[in-house]
Amino acid sequence: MIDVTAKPGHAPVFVTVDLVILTVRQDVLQVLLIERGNEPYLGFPALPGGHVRDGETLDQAALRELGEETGVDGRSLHLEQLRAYSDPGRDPRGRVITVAYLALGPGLPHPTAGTDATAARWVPVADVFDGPVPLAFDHAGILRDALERARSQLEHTTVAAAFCAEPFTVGDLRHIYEVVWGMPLDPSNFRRKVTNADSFLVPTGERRHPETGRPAALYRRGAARLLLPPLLRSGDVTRPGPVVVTPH
Amino acid sequence: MIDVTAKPGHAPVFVTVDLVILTVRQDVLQVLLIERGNEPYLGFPALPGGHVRDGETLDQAALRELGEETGVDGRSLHLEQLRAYSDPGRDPRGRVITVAYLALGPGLPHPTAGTDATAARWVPVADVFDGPVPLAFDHAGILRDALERARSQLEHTTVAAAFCAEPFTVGDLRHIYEVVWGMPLDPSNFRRKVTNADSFLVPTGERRHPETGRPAALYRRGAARLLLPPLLRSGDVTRPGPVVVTPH
DNA sequence: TCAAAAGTGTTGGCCATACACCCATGC
DNA sequence: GCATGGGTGTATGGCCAACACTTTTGA
Repeated sequence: MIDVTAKPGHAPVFVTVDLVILTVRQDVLQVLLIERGNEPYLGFPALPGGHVRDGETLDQAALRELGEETGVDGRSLHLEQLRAYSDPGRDPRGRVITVAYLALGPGLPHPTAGTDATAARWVPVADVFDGPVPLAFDHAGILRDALERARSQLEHTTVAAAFCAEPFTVGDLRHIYEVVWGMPLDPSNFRRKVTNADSFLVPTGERRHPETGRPAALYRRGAARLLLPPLLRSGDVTRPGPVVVTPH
Repeated sequence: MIDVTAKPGHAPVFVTVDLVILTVRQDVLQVLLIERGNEPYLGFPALPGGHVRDGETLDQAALRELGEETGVDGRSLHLEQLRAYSDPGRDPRGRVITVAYLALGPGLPHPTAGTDATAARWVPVADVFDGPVPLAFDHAGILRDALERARSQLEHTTVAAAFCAEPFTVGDLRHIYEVVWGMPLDPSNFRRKVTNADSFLVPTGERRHPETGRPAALYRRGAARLLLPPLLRSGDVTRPGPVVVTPH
């Protein structure tokens, strides 16, 4: 049963899932990192993740790891497959292929450490790349790809609302875009776009009273997953092209 | 070395790559299918693919399989990772996770059968779904995802040129869009867009003389990978949302 | 001269940006 | 009143679909 084609050179491999869990806290985009409790890369920061179990799909494994690492179930956040990473040398212990997932959620509580981790914490993404300690394995590249995916998804889909705890205001939502894209947006034009988009926001009828200023209407996430028309980053944003396989 | 974490429930799995190779021949979008020469699904049509070898990345495995199945090296066509498919029941022989790749190329020669295949042939994609014999494994779903990815990529990237053998005319390129999207496009507006896009087309200075009509300028692929501004499918195209993991 | 395809010009409408301005509230 | 953010109105400019029109060839 397990011996699909037991030819030499076709050895079975280990498959893991790794999670890039993003949130916006304190006006900064943050990623959940663990500190590795085992060799290799002992003590290094890394993305949470783990092995796929026998009867499990990759999606199920990602959901399970998410719960184990953060204590949050997948219902309240957005989870999608990013891509597979397969460099033969990416794990010094042997052949391990990983499938990365991108998770987006509202400001989550401080996580409890999982089994494989001695510590789990939120880290501003800017600090990850500028910091003194690099990420374990090829996780820096995975994080980079995940960030670009997230930024791009804000343009064409309604996932930004996944960053907001319900109910939320248009200002909350705009704040997400501004933090993730790293640029200010025109409040009035932003409002027009997101309120005109079909089934993006459903008004609750309630209002939130800020410390000072006019109260803002509250909304919940609508059924739409796609944002039509798209909300494009204006100006000279350098977008990466598609990830293409180039021979040699 | 191979025993990364030899816990029960973490058995190693087999990993394969499957290729969705698309081309436009005789005014129709076609996909390269093999006929399976082994159980399971013996005699059924299937996507070409095979096991990842020990020292190989997934990209390298996809390129190798591409050569083995079609005799074409990857230099002249576009190849990109699609996503991983991991349903535990997708292969009755055991646990096999596959990573699908999307390949786009100009009208390729009739392929020579590979090792695992008793026959390989081009099949119009419309016939695949309407035909009497379904694809093996979960390949119908993979093909569906690949088609949507290809159609979407035409909007935002320059991959359409990968369908054209060089040199090609603006009319050739427009024909690709019309076949893949299944809708006619305005020739004059199309021309304006693709010739205005930076580094999409580089004129050769030559002209091609059709059987009848005015000769058309010839072009080669430019360096641009991204199409700015995008060339959007107009009208009421129903686009699928992002593939999201939903718990339960 | 006709058919066919390449290629150009023009126009009207839509949409996005920029920005002025009003609204509602706490202090 | 005033500061602060929410929310509305509007005009200018750019882009795009639609389509009329010209060009260049083979037959």
